[in-house]
Amino acid sequence: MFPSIYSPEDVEEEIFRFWHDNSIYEKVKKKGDRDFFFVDGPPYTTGEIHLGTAWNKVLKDVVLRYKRMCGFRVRDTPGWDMHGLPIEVKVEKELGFKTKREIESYGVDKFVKKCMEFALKNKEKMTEQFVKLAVWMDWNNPYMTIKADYINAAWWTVKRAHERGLLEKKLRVVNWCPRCETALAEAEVEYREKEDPSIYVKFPLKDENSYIVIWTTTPWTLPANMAVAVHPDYTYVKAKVKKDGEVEEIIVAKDLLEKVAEKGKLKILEVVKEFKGREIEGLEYEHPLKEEVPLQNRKHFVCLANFVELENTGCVHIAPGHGVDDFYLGQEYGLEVFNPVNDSGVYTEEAGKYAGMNVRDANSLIIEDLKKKGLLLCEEKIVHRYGHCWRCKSPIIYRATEQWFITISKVKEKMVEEIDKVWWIPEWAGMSRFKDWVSNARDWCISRQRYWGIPIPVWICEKCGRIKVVGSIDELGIEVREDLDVHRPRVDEITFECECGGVMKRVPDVFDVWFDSGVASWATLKYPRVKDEFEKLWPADFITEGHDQTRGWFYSQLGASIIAFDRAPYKTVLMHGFALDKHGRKMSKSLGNIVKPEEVVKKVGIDAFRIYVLSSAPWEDLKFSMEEAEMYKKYLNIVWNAVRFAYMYMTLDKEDFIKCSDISFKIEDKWILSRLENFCKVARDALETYNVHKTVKAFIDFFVEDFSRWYVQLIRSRVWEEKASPSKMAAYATILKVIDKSIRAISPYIPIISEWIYQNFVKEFSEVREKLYGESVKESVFMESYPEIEEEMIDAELEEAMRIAMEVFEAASNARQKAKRKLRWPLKLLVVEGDEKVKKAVEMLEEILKTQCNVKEIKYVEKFEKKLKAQVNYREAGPLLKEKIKDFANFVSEMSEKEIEKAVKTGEIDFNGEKLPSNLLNVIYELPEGYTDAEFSSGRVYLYTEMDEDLWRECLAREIVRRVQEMRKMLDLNVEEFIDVAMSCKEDIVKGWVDYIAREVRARNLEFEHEFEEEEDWFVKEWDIEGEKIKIGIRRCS
RNA sequence: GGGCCCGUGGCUCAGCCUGGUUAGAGCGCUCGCCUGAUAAGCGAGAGGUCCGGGGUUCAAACCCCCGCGGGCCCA
Repeated sequence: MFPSIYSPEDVEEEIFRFWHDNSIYEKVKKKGDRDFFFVDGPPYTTGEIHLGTAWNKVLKDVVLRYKRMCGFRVRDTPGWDMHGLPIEVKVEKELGFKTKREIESYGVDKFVKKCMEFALKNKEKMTEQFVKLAVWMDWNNPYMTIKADYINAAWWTVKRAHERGLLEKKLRVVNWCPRCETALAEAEVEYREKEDPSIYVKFPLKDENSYIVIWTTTPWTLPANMAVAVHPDYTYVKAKVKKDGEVEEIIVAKDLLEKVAEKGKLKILEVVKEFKGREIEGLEYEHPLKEEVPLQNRKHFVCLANFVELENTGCVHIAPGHGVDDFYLGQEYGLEVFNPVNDSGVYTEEAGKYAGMNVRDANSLIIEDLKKKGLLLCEEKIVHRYGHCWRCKSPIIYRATEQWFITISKVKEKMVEEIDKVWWIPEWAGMSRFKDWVSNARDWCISRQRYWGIPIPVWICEKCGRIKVVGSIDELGIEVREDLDVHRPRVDEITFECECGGVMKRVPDVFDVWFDSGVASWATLKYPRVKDEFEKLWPADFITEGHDQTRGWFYSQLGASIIAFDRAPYKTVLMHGFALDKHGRKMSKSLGNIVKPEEVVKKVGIDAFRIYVLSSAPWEDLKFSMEEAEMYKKYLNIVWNAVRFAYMYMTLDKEDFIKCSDISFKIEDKWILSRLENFCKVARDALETYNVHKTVKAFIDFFVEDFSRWYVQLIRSRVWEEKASPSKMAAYATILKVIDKSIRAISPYIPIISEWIYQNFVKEFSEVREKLYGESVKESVFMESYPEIEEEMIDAELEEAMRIAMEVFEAASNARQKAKRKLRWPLKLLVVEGDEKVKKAVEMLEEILKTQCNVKEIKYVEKFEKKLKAQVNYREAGPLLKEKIKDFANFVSEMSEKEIEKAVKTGEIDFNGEKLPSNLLNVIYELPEGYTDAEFSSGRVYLYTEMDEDLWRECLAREIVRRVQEMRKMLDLNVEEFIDVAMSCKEDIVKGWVDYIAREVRARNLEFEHEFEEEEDWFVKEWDIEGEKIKIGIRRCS
């Protein structure tokens, strides 16, 4: 059965059941003789997929389905990123915790267990959502970052880093989340707008009443100030200024003096001195808060730094404990890394007066103190982009702490080198964007002071400080099992005896989750515990993720892989865009513009959703629009209807079709078969080059435009033929091949409807398929191979001719519309004007054109005879000819066509011997009586629209036929059923066409001038046919 | 402040690399057609400062420079 209405929901249900009941995926997986190693970028187990994740997986699915059909044995393990802060934060919320201490007292073991449950539960939920998008991956055997084998791989990698001297414990300024009490990687910081104080502070110099002025948005870092930096090459000034009667001297950058004065409401009295920044290196100043922070009673001086910019004051406050640049500058000058702030962002005793205060709360107090001391020049508010913990959204602080680092700086060059060896789609994703990121990358801080993560496998001797890096779980004396739990706090309990006799304890940190996912390409293969798969498959043939992963997974994988193997872990990277709302804004809860994938699927179906998200270039952001998605449902509906049309006739004639031996292809068959090959070619090229979107447009063009809207129209009369004619069989054979092959080519995109059509249409004609094309059907379309291109079927000349014919038809329709001649009405003549190609098209496709345009005759001319008429172009001629204009007008009105033509050709008019430019004429082409014209891209058509009586009778006959057909439908009559027809009009008006009417409507009796009586059992309707009221009655023949 | 990408009818996009007829589609809109795919299908028409400003060129949506707006990433 072929349902008359395309219902995605029903089709989905049927196909999902079919796939499931027959283990199709499992069977498909067994095929293939070459390996294709795909690594899934593991989504974080948040519990719900969004449009972007859905798009991401669909993109992957298309590629994988294609590769499978090309004969690859595809490694399609999905992955899950399950550790880390977001889950900790969620669980903390659930438990109502706010600090790490609450976790500790609750019990780390219980907490970690909750995190694990949470992650596993979410994994299940999300898996279901992906499955519902018809994404075929090995859902029963995913890789998970929490599994022992995975952790084993991560440990092994760290040990590699250690062995190569790339693992270091260093004091560094890191992004620190005071709420989560942990270091954050660059990748875990998100920047957003925040309001902060913006203050200009005077630092007292040794000289009386003189100051160097700095600007900062973080007053809380002032207690840790150790220096002021200026740019060596900028020009600075010492200026005498007056404020509230007081005179003092300040040092700022020369070009910024006026602005600073304005901010501080200072009057500039004079510039005392002008000098380069380098001249004041070492200049000493007093710490502005030395009374409040006693430890600051020490020497402070001016340093030189190139990162200083000509902004604000040109002098930068340096706190090596609270800024990355500051830290490195401090190293250069031997400054102490003073960090009087603890893990939760509270000042320590070292901060003197401020001890015990939260740093953010201290801002206002510090400003107050500065004001009291007369050191505050100006206080404002500023809204700027500031880093926030992307997990808990708290503003981060910069803080110097001891952390474990992978020293990317030592392998950066190699990383950049490896980027060149990868195939990036688009090219700029790797060559410009990723390279830029990698070359600016700093050492990678991989330690986190948290609980739910891969424990860092480093043990340190409490006595001698010796370090032991554990490279595998069996080094702990534990055997790796599927269900082995290698998390905190269990691992913390393990100790080793040191050579010195001391006890080695594990550092309490866990890994940055980016390190987890960084090792995915070998951890998914269980390397290093299992070796053979790794040796066979690695590195990955293909990965694809969104452009945010430039700094994320593309990077963490490359970094980890360089450490482990000195080469890139992937060969091909497709970078895709973001799913935005239809206005191009990010989807976010606060904007309330989130569109859920399941909403879309519910509305348009899985296939339409898939083909929609696949229709635009992957690397462009996708501005999601429901209307667009709905359009694709409409297209699929046309696909459905086209197949159904074919199905209806072909099943009716199935026996004949199976037996048939006599097939004669017609020109339109050859044409659509040529188009088919071209479509398959585009599809294959697009998939090979990962320009996956290009297939979509090509498919719509081919299947909807060419096949459904044109070819099916052309062959209608052929399929209506009663007997199994060779021409009808050719049409069937053509249709079968077109649907079969094109559906296979598009099946990776719209797997469900494709499978349905394969099962219900292609399989229906399996015998013919085998006989004609020598291909036996498979259990599923996905066990077929991807269509090969049959070059010999391509006929470019024919395609060109048909393209012109289609245009001619359009132009003729246009002309009809202008002349108000319905397509149903036959017309006498259509003249087509154009070049050689047009001539050829008309010759080749005359029959098609005649039928489609509904004209009795079609004629090609190189040049259609038109009457030329000229009028005076008064705007041009007036000023030139002045009073002679009247004579000229008379002259023009009497110009012959030949003269006009000559004037146009030569550009000159011979006006009584005078040479005038031809632009004084407006030349008008006048069509001969009875013609209407319309143009197409390479020519013009002239439609003869005059009707004679005979033609008009034919038109009316057709009108009547249509009405009767409509009435038959109202009565729900069977197509084969015979009827009696009676009409109120005279037979005269359709004279000569009575038999035609009777045949068309299957009428036994046809009666004219009938008077309808109430009691008769006629089904009667009164119609207005071209201004004439005609009653028509029909009834079933008894 | 830096890097990369995007900016074309009301909407979504093609064209740009490799400059050259009248800038193309689809959706929407208006008008119409078809009626043996029919709770479908098809056509035509209207609608454009090709983000703005410079430059190169005989010629710029396209190449170059400077801006503006949006997105992602960084500082």
